[in-house]
Amino acid sequence: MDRVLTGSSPQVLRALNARRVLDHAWDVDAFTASDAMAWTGLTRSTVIGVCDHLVRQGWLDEVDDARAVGDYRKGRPARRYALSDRAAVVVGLDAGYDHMTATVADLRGTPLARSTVGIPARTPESIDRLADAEARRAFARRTIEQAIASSGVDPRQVLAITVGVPAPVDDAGRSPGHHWFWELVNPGFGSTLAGLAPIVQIENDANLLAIAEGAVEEGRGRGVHSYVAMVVGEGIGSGLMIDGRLIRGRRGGAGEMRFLDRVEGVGSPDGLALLCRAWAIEAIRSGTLPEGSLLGRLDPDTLRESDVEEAADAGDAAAIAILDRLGDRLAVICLVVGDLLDVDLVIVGGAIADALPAVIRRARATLADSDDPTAPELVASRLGPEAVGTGAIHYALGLVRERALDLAPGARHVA
Amino acid sequence: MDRVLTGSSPQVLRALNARRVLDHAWDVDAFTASDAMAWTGLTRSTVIGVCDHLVRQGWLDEVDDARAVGDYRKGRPARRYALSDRAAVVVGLDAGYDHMTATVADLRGTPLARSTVGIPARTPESIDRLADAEARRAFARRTIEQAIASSGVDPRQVLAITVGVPAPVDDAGRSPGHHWFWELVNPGFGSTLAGLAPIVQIENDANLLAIAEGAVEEGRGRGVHSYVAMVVGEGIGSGLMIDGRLIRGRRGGAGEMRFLDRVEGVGSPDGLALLCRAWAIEAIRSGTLPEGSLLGRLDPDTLRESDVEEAADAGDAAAIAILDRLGDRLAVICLVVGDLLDVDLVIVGGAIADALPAVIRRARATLADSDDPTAPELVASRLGPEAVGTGAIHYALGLVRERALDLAPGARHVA
DNA sequence: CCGAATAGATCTAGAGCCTAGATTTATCCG
DNA sequence: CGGATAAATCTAGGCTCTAGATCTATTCGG
Repeated sequence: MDRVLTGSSPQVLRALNARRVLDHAWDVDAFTASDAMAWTGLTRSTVIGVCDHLVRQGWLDEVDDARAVGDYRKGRPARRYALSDRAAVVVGLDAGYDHMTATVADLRGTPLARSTVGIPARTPESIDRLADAEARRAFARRTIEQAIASSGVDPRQVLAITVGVPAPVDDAGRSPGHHWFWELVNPGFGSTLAGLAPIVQIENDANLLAIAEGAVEEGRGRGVHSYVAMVVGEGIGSGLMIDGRLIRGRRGGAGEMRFLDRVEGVGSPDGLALLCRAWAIEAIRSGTLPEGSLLGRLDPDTLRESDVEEAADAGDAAAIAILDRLGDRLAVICLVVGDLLDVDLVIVGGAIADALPAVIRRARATLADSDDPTAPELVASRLGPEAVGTGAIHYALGLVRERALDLAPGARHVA
Repeated sequence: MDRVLTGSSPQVLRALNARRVLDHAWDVDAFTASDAMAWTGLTRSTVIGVCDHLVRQGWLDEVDDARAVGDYRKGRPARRYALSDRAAVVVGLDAGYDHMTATVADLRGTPLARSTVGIPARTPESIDRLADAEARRAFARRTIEQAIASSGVDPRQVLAITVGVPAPVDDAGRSPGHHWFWELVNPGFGSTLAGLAPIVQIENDANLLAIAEGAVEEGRGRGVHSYVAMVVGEGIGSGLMIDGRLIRGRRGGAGEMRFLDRVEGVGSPDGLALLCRAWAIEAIRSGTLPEGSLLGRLDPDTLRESDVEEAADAGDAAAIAILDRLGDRLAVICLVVGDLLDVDLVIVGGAIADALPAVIRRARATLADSDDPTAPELVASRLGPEAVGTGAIHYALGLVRERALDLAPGARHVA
């Protein structure tokens, strides 16, 4: 911060080493100079110089728990450093169709505050393009500002904001304009939020689910490097994490599932929650259900997916048939995507993961029985409704981590 | 080379700058210190130091055509440097099912020598796993050694060898063992070739086609960053270049096309050349062809794809119908892959690009007529039979370019 | 043919960053 | 309280970079 370098200069080396140390600092609770020496191969003098540098910049804190931890027995106790997790924060905004949730989290990803607003529903008929876009941008900004306020951090400490939307998003943060829904849910948040943080990024919600799942997996042992995260509910979207990185495609449309209308045994890109209801209603109205059918007693107008699952649990044959059909459908989708992309694992989130676990069980069984040696494993997301927000946080943290040294973390005004 | 560094040291900076300069040197014919200053933002003194360094290592030559080129008008003429393209070479081996072709190329990718051998055909019945594997490894080594010998370069100048095989290949260069064909065509070349070059890499042939097409496109203007390269002949394989990088998947199986048996209007992963012959034979044997049909006159036992195309060109209705069917099939494949991966462009190589251009024309027309706003463009590869070899060369060059400074190029023994 | 004008090459300090090794400091242990 | 031990600090020296002065090769106009 104190000096801006033209091109490359002697200080570049220092910056490089600082980067290496800081990056490792993210993965541990605290560390000593000896740890950093092992990480980097640098001399103790150098490492200490680098750490001092990072402390001065606000990235590291010197934590004096050398004796408290009890990690050592003999010799002079080592100074210990730790990522200054309260020095800066990031914000993740889950900007869904009918609600928005902003989460403020520290540099470790621990949520500090959360704020939610509901949004009036819109249909292609009731939409007012410009007004609704403007309203949505205002909702987003207000939700984020509320979350920041209730977290109690200085707004200047926000280094990055990530917004998750249910639409494909290209490198510049835009969604294709030829679709009313995409245009509605991604009305160009960039300019509205630009003032709130040095980094603002829009991202597809399924991609964020993929990132969230990856972060969780990494937490428990080794990360999986190729998997697909599917958001299955009213529609189907997917985030493709292949070879350890997210596949976006030309216009951010990678993972779109329209092609399912050409797959045998699928035939449409509809979401399984939608189909579950549609098939149940069809069965009820067909009048072919047997006398005491549980499914038959449901009201077609207020019926929900979970009602069908309950009926099936209670042994209703027609409900079981619907879930079986949905399970087979999901299995076929997994096989197709798994084959083309050679992934290990498909993680399903969205409405279906919560409301229709039996569908996922059924699809798992079908996959296990298949003779395909490369059939992927299928699991339900365990992240629940905060999944997209969590992914947004982790994505934002990744952005901060990448460019950490360009972003001095706040002016270190201790509260 | 003269000193091995422990961890990071002051010399790291020099290495970093050398890397930057050298990397740019690859993209230009020759350059002056002023050019390098613009690239790197370094001082003239520093740049000249770096260039001297690279000349001493053998990567650059000082070319004294300052006045010959006529690039300047006034002032002291600048010293000019150029990548020493003859200082080192790479080898690409196209290791197909029934033949192998090795190509030796200089650091610019210009072919210097080529050597081909035919390989006895094998079927699941006639195969002798161990003996055939050993024979194939020997063929590969011999073909490469022949090509190097006929190129006249010192074998120690070979910095990298890439082998392209018609099978999925994982990070370690292995193909899944559960398939006789894959096991046959990739019998583990790594250990056999390890002595011939410091870098040896096995890669899938469709991936190499993708790299070759990318290198060609980059040559003529800006490179496309998301496209699919398909090798269509007896089977269909594809190389997925998305967001500027090759998608491999867990076991290197990304781009496999077995899932096509689940796509409506396709139904099998068979190659279009195979189907073309099969359908033609079926038509001939069905006895339903009209009296003077050109197609009817062909001998089912010796018929080739190009015969069908010729018949269609001459107006034969049955032949035209076959090509139309093939074209529709190809269009559907493009739509499915294009949708899931959001690619701009599908490039088709293999037997079909040469023998059945009408199929590609027909598929192009179908795609253009489709109401899909994201339908990819379809083009035939123009690289011909050397495509895989060219891709192998470019892949090897990429590897050399990445690790250039770890590989001093030869001992500079001028011929 | 000669002397500006021009632009690249070289030279000279000086500063930053790193290493290696000697010295000092903080702590445990008997 | 005096080793033993491991971390921190200090010192000297080397490498690489920058900035700016000086030198050199060439064109061009008179």
